[in-house]
Amino acid sequence: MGQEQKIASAPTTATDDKPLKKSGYHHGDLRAGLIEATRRLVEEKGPDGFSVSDACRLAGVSTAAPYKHFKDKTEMLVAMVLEGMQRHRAKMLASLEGLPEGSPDRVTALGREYVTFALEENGIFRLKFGGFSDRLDDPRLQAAGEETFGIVLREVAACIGESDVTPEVRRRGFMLWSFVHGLSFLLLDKKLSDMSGGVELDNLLSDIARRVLQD
Amino acid sequence: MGQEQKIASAPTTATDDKPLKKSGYHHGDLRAGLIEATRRLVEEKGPDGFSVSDACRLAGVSTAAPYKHFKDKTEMLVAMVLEGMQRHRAKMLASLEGLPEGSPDRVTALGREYVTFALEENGIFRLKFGGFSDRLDDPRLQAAGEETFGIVLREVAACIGESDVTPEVRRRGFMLWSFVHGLSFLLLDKKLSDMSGGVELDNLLSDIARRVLQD
DNA sequence: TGTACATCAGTGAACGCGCGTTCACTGATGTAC
DNA sequence: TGTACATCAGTGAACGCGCGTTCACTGATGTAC
Repeated sequence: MGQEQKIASAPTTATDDKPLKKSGYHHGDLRAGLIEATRRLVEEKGPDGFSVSDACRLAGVSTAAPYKHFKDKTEMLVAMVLEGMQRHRAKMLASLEGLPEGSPDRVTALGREYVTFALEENGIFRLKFGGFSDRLDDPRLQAAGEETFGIVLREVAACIGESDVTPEVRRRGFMLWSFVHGLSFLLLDKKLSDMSGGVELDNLLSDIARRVLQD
Repeated sequence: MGQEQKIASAPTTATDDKPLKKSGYHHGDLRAGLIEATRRLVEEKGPDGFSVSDACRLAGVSTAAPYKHFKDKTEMLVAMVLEGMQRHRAKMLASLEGLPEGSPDRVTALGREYVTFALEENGIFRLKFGGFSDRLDDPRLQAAGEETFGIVLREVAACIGESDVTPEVRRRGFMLWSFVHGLSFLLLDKKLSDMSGGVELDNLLSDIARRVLQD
């Protein structure tokens, strides 16, 4: 609360993480700066508490500046969610590394990554699934979602001994998705107060994977 | 769209479903009328699209009228959600009638009722679980939720042969809740386009109940 | 049954606010010569 | 290397809008006599 830290402006320091131009007038990469501001604000205030004005304040630019980079507010949100989904997919793929092909542990790992992302990137998760998707129905978002689901389907197929994505594979995959999706929401809403730490979560995830993947 | 039908005003007809006073000045039961208007609008425009002004327009009263019945906007929403949850609970209990005690069919029936409610009362569901609960954190809502979950736990206990709500019962109940909760969201978001009609849904629900309740 | 009156559910106008977006502009930048 | 210039990312002021809420008020109602 109180004074917010401006994002990626740092007009006096020439050396920074990202190469930013020195000027205070030109931002350097305002598009990325606004996406990051959007992400933080949606995280902090929720999808409905977000405003373009707030994002401008946080990024340290005038309220007209975003319209040089985005058509409107919705496009800012879509850009932010897309960027988040790409990170999500990368983390899911990374979680599979080192785990043997066809092992249910791979499915569990994907589930854990899903729940973790929902909890850590709360804002993106709610934006994508909290009923704002009507206004955010961008084909790129849909495509990104299907691609991510494809990762799960491949693992499910391997686990139940199918070489292809059969209807049964889709069915099992959808069961698993439903489960981790609901689990994410319930954890976010603090409906499982007595679930402490990651051990119980792992336990629950592998138990469900076992039950859904068996016979 | 276009001209909205005013709710429960009908100043000329004396005979109506609910006994309303004849006057156009006094509403009769404005509290109920506003709750109904709130419900319809949240349904139609989503939780974030709802405004007190809209509800007043729909109920056919001035924008100051609600403040004779509700402290503020949040209290209107809470009242509406509470009323919806009571209906939800009643429907869940009704769905159990005629099914033999201890049968997994009872769990399946509760699950179907959960999903059906989420789809039919979309607005309430999203309000309660879409990330607005921070602003809606009313103890009465929490209590109502726990009571409903209690219904499920009782059935789960009967199915797995426990006479009490043990930690294992809670664990299985929570798995089931996660599943139907996620399923509801995914169906709402149209993530399962190829799932047609109620037959497939029943199938999925009983399959999951079987998997979660077994050994 | 008829009248006086307290009650309080409704009115309608107004408020201050923050929003999304637009506009003509300005000044830093990179490039052609 | 130095200069002229086109580009376009930013400014800052303004707009119209609908919002939630307050205010003094009004008039229909139910009740006491």
